[in-house]
Amino acid sequence: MHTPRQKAADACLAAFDTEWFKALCEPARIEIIRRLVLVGRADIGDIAEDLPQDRSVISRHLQFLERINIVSVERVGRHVYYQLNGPALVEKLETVLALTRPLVPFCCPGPENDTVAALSDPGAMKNTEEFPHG
Amino acid sequence: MHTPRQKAADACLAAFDTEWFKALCEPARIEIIRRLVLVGRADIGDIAEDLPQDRSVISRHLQFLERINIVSVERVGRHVYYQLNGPALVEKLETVLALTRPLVPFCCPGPENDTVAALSDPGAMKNTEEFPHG
DNA sequence: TTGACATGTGCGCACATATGCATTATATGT
DNA sequence: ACATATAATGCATATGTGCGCACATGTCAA
Repeated sequence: MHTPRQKAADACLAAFDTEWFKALCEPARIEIIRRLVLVGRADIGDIAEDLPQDRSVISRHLQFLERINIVSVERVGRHVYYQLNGPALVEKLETVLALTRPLVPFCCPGPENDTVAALSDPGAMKNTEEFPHG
Repeated sequence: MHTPRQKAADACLAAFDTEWFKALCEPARIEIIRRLVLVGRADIGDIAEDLPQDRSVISRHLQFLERINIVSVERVGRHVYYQLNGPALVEKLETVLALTRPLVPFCCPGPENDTVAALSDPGAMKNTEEFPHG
């Protein structure tokens, strides 16, 4: 059996891609992204230029960001140019948002929200008194 | 001096709140969120019921999520009821998305995008050939 | 081929954190 | 007061990971 609530709960796993969030929870990686926005496109040496970390560390961060599809890479000669994949970033955020919106009606307890009818009934969402209070 | 590109770069720091992303990069916490959607509202004991972790671990995760404003808490007697803060979650995602969209035009290298005029000129974004290439 | 340059990788260290157990704190009920 | 129930906290530990160093890999220019 799959109630709307159960479907919504399972949607959490699709919405919250932990690997993707992990990529954005590290200040060093955000700094790299910031520099990419600043210069548009650059090789690892230039990106690591004004950053405190070692080149190899920046290289690994960029590999991670590329694997998650947050930056794109282009190898030319001995240089490896990285670039922020803005469209993919926006698209991913839009997907997460689209998957998260349907969760809101289920934040409140009670079985009323398990029916699709409750989704269009604002009055069904203000029940915080009669449920548990064991 | 503050070029549009520099402003966009600085917007990264506002858009990508690493603490908030950290909250969502842990599978155990996503599982907790999933259970909250499933039951709507519950105390720690019920939330931890079918989860492999110890109650104390679940308690700490919930404290973290509450500090980041992803869940809301209500203490009644000796019970502590948690609930997903769906509206806050959606609002945060909308904010991140709104701050991220303006970054897209700056993903491409070159100074053309440093002028506001470039934002409304689609033709200015297809320069990937004449910039570095050592 | 040789040397210089840009990047990738193996390894170890230091620190963060997720986890479980034991204990304590707070509230409830008899 | 006492026992019980629920949650929070202190502590130890295992795992994860950011980091730098040394070295390997690969490329370009002589």
